[in-house]
Amino acid sequence: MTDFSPLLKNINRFVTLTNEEQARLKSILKVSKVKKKQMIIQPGAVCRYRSYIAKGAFRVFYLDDVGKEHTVSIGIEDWFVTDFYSYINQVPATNYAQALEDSVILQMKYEDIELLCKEIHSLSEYFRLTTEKAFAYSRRRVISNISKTAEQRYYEYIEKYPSIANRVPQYILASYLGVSPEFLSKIRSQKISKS
Amino acid sequence: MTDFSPLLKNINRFVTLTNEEQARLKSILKVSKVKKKQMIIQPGAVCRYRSYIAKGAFRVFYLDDVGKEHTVSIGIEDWFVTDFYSYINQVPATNYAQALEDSVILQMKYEDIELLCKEIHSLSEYFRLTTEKAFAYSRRRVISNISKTAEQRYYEYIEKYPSIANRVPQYILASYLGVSPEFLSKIRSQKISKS
DNA sequence: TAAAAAAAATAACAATGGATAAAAAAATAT
DNA sequence: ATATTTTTTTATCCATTGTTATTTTTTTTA
Repeated sequence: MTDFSPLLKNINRFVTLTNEEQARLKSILKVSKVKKKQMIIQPGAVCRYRSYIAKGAFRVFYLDDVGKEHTVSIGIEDWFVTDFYSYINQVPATNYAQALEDSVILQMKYEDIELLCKEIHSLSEYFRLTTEKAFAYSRRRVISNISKTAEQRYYEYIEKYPSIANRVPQYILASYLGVSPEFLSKIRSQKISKS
Repeated sequence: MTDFSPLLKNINRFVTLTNEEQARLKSILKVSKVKKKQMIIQPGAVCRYRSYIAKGAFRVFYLDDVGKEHTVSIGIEDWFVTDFYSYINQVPATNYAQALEDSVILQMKYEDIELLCKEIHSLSEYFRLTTEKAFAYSRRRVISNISKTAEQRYYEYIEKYPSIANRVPQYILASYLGVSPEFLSKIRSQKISKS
C-alpha cells in the first residue's frame, strides 16, 4: 500500500481537489521503486511519464558528444523529475534521468495527465501554477549562468539548497553549475584557506 | 479599434474559447503603445502585467551591481514579455523590460488573469500548455549555457532565430548569450575569415 | 575488514573569454 | 546632409575556467 499523501498535500498547497478527483488521480499513478544509478529516462526513447519523487533523489543530465555529463536538474522528495521537452512534446528524449539514491516515484503517464487536465479544472490549475513557478526559477538560473562567475554560482547554490548540496556528489553539482569538477574543488579549497 | 485576432489565433492553436470567453478576455486587455527604449518594467516595482506583443520587440534584462546588462529574454510579435518571477509571485521586479522598437502590447493584469483562469478552464489550459513549452525551452537554454562555448551558443542562436538575430543590436545578443560584446565581435570576425 | 572502485584534491599548463582603450562604422537626430 | 550618438571592431593584456595527469580520500563491495 502506497502513501499518496505527500503528493496530495503538495497539490493542496495550490488547489482543492474533491475526493472523487483525488481518487481519479490516484488511479492513474504507477508506483515504481528505482535503485541507485538506475536510469528512468534515456536518449532516444520518448519520455512517457512525469514522475513525482516520493522518496530518494534524481538528476536529469545531458551527455555531450565528447562524453561529458551536464546536469540539467537535481530533484529530491516532493519534486518532479522529467525530460520536460521530451515529455511535453512526446518526442525522443535527449537526456538521461538517473536515481542518485534508492528511490520511489509516482509515475503519471502523459496521456492520462492531459486527459485529466482537460476534465479536472483544478488539476489544470495545479500544473499551470507549478509550471509557472518552475519556469520563473529556470529563468533565474539562466540569469545566474550568464551573469555570475562559477564561484558566485556555487555559493549561491549551497546557500539556496544546502541540503541538496550535501546530498549529491560534488562532481554532479559541478556539472549542474557548469564547471569542471576540478575547478569546483579549487573554489572550495580557496574558501577554506580564506576563513 | 485594436486588432485582437493575433492573440486569439495564438490561443486557438492550443484551446478553443467560446465567443463569450473571448469577449471576457478582450474586456480585460489594455492596449498600450510603447516607444523604443521605453521601460515597461523596472526593478523595485511589482510587475502587474503579462504583456502580449502585438507589434514590435522587447527584451527583459538584469542590471548587475557593476552596471552590466544581462538579457534574460528577447521577444517579438506573438510572444509574451514579463519579469516572470515578479509577475507570478507579485513581488518587486529585479529586471527591466524595454522596448527595442516602437511597439504595441496587450496587457493583462495579474489578478484578472488569475480570476479568468479560475473561471475559464480552457484559458487555464492555454497558460498551462504555453508555460510548459516555455519551461522546456528555458531548460534547453540552461543546457546550452552550461555545456557549450560562446561560439557554439552564438551559431546555435542565429540558426534557431535568424530573424531576431538580425533585428536586435549585437551587444544585446551578446548579453543574451552571456558573452561580452567584444568577444562576440571576435567570434564573428573569425567566422568570416574561415569561410 | 580488506580490496576495489568512485570521488575529490592538487598542480602545471592551455584555452576561453573579459577588461580596457581607441578607432571605425552605422544609426539617429538636427 | 551634417553632427552627434550609438554600435561595432580591433588589439593588447589579464582573469577565469578547462585539461591532463597524478595522488589522496572516501565509499562501496566482496
